[in-house]
Amino acid sequence: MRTYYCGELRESHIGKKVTVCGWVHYRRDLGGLIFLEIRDRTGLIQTVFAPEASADLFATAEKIRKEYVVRILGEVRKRPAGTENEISPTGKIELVASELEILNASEPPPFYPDEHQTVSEEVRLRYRYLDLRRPDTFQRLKFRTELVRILREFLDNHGFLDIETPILTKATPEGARDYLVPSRTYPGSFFALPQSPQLFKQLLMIAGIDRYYQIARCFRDEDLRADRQPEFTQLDIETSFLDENAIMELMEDMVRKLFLELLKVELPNPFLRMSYQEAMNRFGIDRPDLRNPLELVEIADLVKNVEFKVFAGPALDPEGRVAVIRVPNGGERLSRKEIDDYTNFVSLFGAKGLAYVKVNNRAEGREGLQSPILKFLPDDVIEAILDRVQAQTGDILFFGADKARVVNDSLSALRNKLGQDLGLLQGQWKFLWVVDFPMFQRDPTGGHWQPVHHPFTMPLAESPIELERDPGACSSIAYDMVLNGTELGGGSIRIHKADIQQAVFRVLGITEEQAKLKFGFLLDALKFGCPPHGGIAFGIDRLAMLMTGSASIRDVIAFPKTQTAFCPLTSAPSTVEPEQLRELGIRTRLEKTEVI
RNA sequence: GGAGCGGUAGUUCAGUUGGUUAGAAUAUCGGCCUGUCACGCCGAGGGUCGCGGGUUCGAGUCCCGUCCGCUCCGCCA
Repeated sequence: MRTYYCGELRESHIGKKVTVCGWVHYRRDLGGLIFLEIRDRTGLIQTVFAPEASADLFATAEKIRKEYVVRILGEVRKRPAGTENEISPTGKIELVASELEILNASEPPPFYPDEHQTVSEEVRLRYRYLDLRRPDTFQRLKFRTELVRILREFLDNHGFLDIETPILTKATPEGARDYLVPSRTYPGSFFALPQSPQLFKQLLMIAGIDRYYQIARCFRDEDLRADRQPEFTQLDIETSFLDENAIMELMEDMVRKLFLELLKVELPNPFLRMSYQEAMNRFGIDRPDLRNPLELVEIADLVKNVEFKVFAGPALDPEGRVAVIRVPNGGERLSRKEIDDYTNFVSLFGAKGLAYVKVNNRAEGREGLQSPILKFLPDDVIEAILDRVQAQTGDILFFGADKARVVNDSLSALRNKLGQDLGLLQGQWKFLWVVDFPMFQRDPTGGHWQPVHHPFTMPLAESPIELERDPGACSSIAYDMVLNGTELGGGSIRIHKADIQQAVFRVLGITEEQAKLKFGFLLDALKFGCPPHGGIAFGIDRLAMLMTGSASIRDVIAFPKTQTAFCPLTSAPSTVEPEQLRELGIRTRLEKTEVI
C-alpha cells in the first residue's frame, strides 16, 4: 500500500485505495457525515466518514479536533455533483475513509499554519516549526533544495570535486569580525569559524585538485540586514588553469541552466559586462540594478567656474563629484513633501542637501524652470546642464555635489528609491558582470591602502615593483556577478606567486612578520609550484531569496536569527555552566557591574 | 555605536484631547446547523496595554530610561 501525502492526490487516483497522513485542519459534522480536512505541506485533502462506515470509525472520528496528526485509509472518489469546489487542490475529489488512526494530538497552536491571517515574523520564528508547515514556507525550502541540486549537478558534470574544509579554523583579524571558539587543549587559544574557505580552496589548487566546489557555511560576526545573516551559505568554487573569461563563461552557463530549469527563464548569452569605473560613473555603485533606467550624469565640468560654491567646490575638488539624475515626468509626479522626504533620505548617506530643478516648460528656458538654486546659476550653465541630461518638459532633476563617495552613495540610493517609488523598473532578471576593479582603495579616513576585493586577488601588474610604485592605479583581475542590484557572487584570479603576494602585503602595511604569523602556511605553500588559479563564490541564500521573490534572506533559511543575532526558537546564545568555562581556561563570566 | 517605525487578548489589530468596566476580528470552549471546505448562527471565557521609573486627582495615551522586533546608516577584506 502506498502512502500519499495531502495535495499529492490527483483525479488520476480515483478508484484507488490510499493512505493519507497529515494534520487535521478542519472538522465538521453534517448530514450524518464527518468531514476531516487533512493538511500537509502542499495542500488539503478532504476526507469523508460516510454513514456506512463502522461505529468504531465514527467514534474515533468524533474525538478529533484540529491539530491531530492522523493516518486515514480510504478510497478516492469524485465528489458528488454540486459539492465540488476549486478552493483546495483536491477540491474535485475526496477520500472516503474506512480506517482512521490518531498518531498524535496537539495543543491549540499559537497560529494555524494555513490561517489566512498574517502572523508577525517574531511569532513565526519563535514557532518556526509551525511556520515551516505553511505551504509557501515549505515551497521556498523545496525551491532551495532544487536550486542546490541543479548547481551540484552542473558542477559534478564538469569534473568538480566537492570537498569539505574545516569549520574550526584559524582567526584572521582582517575583514569581518570572527566568531571565536575557545580551545580546551590549548587554554587561551581560539579557533575561528570561517568567514569563507578562501585560503583552503587555494591550498586545494596547490594540491592539484584542479576543480573544487563546496556548499560552504560561512560566519561573520557583523550586524545583520535583510540580506545578511551571521551564518550564511556560499557556493564556493575554485579552478586551476582557467583564466577569468573561462571562469565567467562557465559560471554563466551554470546560472543560465539554473534559471532555465527552475524558472523556465532564458537568460542572455553572454551576460553584459561593465567596468567598475563605468558602473560608478553611470550609477554611483558597483552593483547597479539595471532594471532601473535612471542614470547619474556628470556635470562637474559645467559648474566648476560658477559662483555657487556648493557646486563649484566639489567640481574643482579632485575627490569631488557633481552629478545629476533626470527623472522623466518626475516634476509632475513628485510633491513638495515627497521631495523633502527624498532630501531627508539622502542625508542618511551624508549628503548635505538635495538640490532639484523642475522642468515645467523646457521651451521657455530659465522661465520654465522651478528651483531654489536657479538664482545661483547663469543662463548658459543652465542650458548646458539641461542639454546634457536631455531634459524635457515635466522632468525633475536631482543634483548631488560633494565628495565623490558621498555623491555616489546618496545618488545611487536615491536612484534605487526613485525606481521603486515611481515603478520605473523594467524587465525581471538583469544580470551583469562588473569587472576591472581597482586593486586597492584608501581607508575612508585617508590613511592606509585596503584591498577592494581581498589580499589574495591577482593585481594587474607586471611586477612587484610596478605594483608598489602606484598602488592606487593598479586594477585587479576580479569579477562580480550582479543581479538586480544585488551582488550574487564575487571572484577573482588569485595570486599564485609568493613575491607578488608579499608585495601586496607590503602595500597593505602588513609586515613580513605579521604575514608569516597569519598566512605563513599560504606563503609556504605558494613556494611549491602553485598553479595559476581563480574562482568565485555565490551567496546561495541571496540567490534563493531573489529567485523566490522573497523580501528577506530569512525566508529561505529554515532557522534564521533575528537582527541581534538571536535565535528566538532555541534562545541561543545562552550562558553556560561555570564548569564548562573552567575547562576552557576561561576564568569567569563577566557580570554586569553597577556604576554609581 | 546611530536613525526611523513598532510592541495592547493565543493571533492580527483599533483605542480620539489623559477621564466610566480597554474593544473588534479571528482563535479557544459550549450549543445549534443534513455536503462543509476562510462555512454559517447563538453564547461564554480570555488582558502584567513589553519592562522600570516619573508627571497627574487620574496614564494604554504625556515624559525619562531600558529590553525586544523590523528597516536603514556605520560595519560586512
